[in-house]
Amino acid sequence: MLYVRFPLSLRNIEDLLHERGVDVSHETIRFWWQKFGPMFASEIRKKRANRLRSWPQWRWHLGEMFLKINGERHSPWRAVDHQGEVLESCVAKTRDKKAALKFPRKSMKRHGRSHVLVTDRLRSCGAPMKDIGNTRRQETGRWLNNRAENSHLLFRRRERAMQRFRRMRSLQMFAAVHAAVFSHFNSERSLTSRQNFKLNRAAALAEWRQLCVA
DNA sequence: GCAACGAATCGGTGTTGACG
DNA sequence: CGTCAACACCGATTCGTTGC
Repeated sequence: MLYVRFPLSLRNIEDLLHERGVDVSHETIRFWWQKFGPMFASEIRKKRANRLRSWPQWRWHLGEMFLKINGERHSPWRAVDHQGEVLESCVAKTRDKKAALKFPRKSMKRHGRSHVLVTDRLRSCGAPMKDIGNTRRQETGRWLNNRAENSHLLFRRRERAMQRFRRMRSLQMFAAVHAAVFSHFNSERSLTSRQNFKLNRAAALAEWRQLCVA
């Protein structure tokens, strides 16, 4: 949780745990998050999907960003719902039609169809939407897509802390796990009262601990 | 003595394979 | 399952040289 949720390095966490009397090495931290992260993520996603299936009025924000791995450019995609919660993220190698097509399909399959899809004005976004039969429901706009772009910020900060991602595989995995864990813990922090926020946080933590036990 | 600028070095990252 | 030592890599910093 520490590694995925906060922009800390593996060695930072080693020291943090040491302070609390847990003696493990940073390689072990890495092993842990790579092994258990995806498990937690899929559990969280499952629960969210069940909870929200009854309310299909979704507005999705779709966005992508760039980053480099060993000098090569990659473009992670990310889908954010109308509340700013991250639904899904995946990494594509190129910024073309095929990539833009694969991603929404995958997310839809997992979360059900959305009513409105908000993207940026990329041309490669328009073509695939036609293929899915989504033309009517796609909205593009200069400022409409802020939700998705904002969630990139966290990713950037993370990338900075760990001084870039090394491998495609770990980036992909981190993106998926980070999305699930983050949205699990951050539910509209600024929009609800302090008291409500505390209740939500306690609930999220309790649920997390339940997952740990399981 | 000073400024400019490229080369070398340092500090910190995730990753890897040998090993127990 | 976990540690250890080593690795490649990168940005920031320091060093060394050059020109004036």
